[in-house]
Amino acid sequence: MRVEDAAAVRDLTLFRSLGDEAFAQLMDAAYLQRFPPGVVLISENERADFLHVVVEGTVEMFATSHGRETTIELIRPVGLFLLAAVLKDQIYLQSARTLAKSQLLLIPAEKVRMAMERELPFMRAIVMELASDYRSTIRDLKSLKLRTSAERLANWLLRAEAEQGGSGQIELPCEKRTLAARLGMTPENLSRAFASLSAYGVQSKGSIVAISDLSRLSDFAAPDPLIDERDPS
Amino acid sequence: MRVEDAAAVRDLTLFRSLGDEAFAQLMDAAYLQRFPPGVVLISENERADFLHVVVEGTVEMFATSHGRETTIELIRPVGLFLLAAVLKDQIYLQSARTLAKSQLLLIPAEKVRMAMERELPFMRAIVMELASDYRSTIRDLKSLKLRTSAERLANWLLRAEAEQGGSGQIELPCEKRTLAARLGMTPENLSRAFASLSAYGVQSKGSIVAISDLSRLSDFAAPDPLIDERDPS
DNA sequence: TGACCCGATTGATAATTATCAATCAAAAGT
DNA sequence: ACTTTTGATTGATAATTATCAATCGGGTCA
Repeated sequence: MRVEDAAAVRDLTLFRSLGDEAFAQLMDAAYLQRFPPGVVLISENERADFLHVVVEGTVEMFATSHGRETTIELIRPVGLFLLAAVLKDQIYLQSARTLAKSQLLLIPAEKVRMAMERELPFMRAIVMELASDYRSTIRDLKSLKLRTSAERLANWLLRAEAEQGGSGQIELPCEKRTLAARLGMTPENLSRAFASLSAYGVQSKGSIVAISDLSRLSDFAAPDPLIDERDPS
Repeated sequence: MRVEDAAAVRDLTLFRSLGDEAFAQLMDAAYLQRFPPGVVLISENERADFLHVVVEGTVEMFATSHGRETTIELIRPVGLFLLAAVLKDQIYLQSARTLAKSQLLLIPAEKVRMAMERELPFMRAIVMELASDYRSTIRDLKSLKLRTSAERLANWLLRAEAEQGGSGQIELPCEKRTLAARLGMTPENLSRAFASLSAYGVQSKGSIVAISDLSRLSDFAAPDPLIDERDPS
């Protein structure tokens, strides 16, 4: 692992709560692995063996049922996934696949649970992490139930624009069909949603999206802090 | 509070983790209140002041955005809500209203956080509770994204039937329009979904639903353990 | 460079779901 | 018991979203 990546992992809210020694113990037990794009890392229904940390690349969390598939979330560096399943020692509800060449840190579930028992600040950080994840999922649920697909896309674009520096340009983090599934629609529908947003100054060319007039798009999107904003702190 | 209700609260997984003294301290600081039906207990966007425990009655968690409204969850005795917002000391993402004459225990947020700091088993129980809530919300999200409305209803019915004792009869826990919102559809659409399920042996009369042939309904519903089953333990 | 492949887009159509309006039925209050 | 109210149902229609098929276009690779 590159030094800066290791530092980024250490700097995760979750791991900042750990003392140096406890952190080192976790890392000693962990496996650093590289994967090409398109590798299924986890299949739902498997037992939770490892907490996963995305050090580099992109991981798609997805779920299937009776032949249908949807994207739940995208995990980018430095982010973790499968914490809830690891803690409850249960099967995964989601599958995971790499979307790009990726580097992952796999921490044995048992070690995570042991560290939690031994280090109170770590357990406290886990509480905060889980509460955040829960609230973030509730926001997703609200977006799905209260908005049309074009509105979901518009608000996703506004948030991505802000997170990517506010230049009015967005680089999509994945293929459009994955974004479509993430937002709860078909690829065709996403294409048409983009087309309809051109009336509000949205132009999409390949993986680059340009927003010419933020306030015009915002008027249409009607962003709601209780759906679109991340929790503070 | 009736003696048996008090015992039921004490018996919640979350509170079983507390010692008698710590539990008593929480209860001393808590308020027991009765509410008629239709009272809004919490409005989203308010600061999280109390952890709420439903001792009696029914509470609907709902969310609104720009004039639209949907139901997120129903809380029945003995259940709690708003834990994540309380722990993160953030605003609520959901509103809450009573659907029936209800009795609630309001525990000051600050006391909950203090108890968590002082009692390790309580914090551990909170971790498990949050992980469960998160996973349960992921299940909901999958159901919404992977199923049609009739399928969601069919699977909801199968689960309700099992939880209510497996008699083939279900008593709806709320008005149909609330169930409709819970399942992510309009009341009219729910009516039609019920009508279409009559082909699989579902008869609905008022708040009673009868399923004449579980396996036939199950064939249509295609229940998926990773969506419909509660976490074990 | 050119053939090929895969994802994106577009068009046509179908399925699903929502909306609006009009009863209908059942529960609540007088 | 009788209004009165409110929620449920049904019908007609519209909007939204999905599906299927065809084409387009950018990127890859020999």
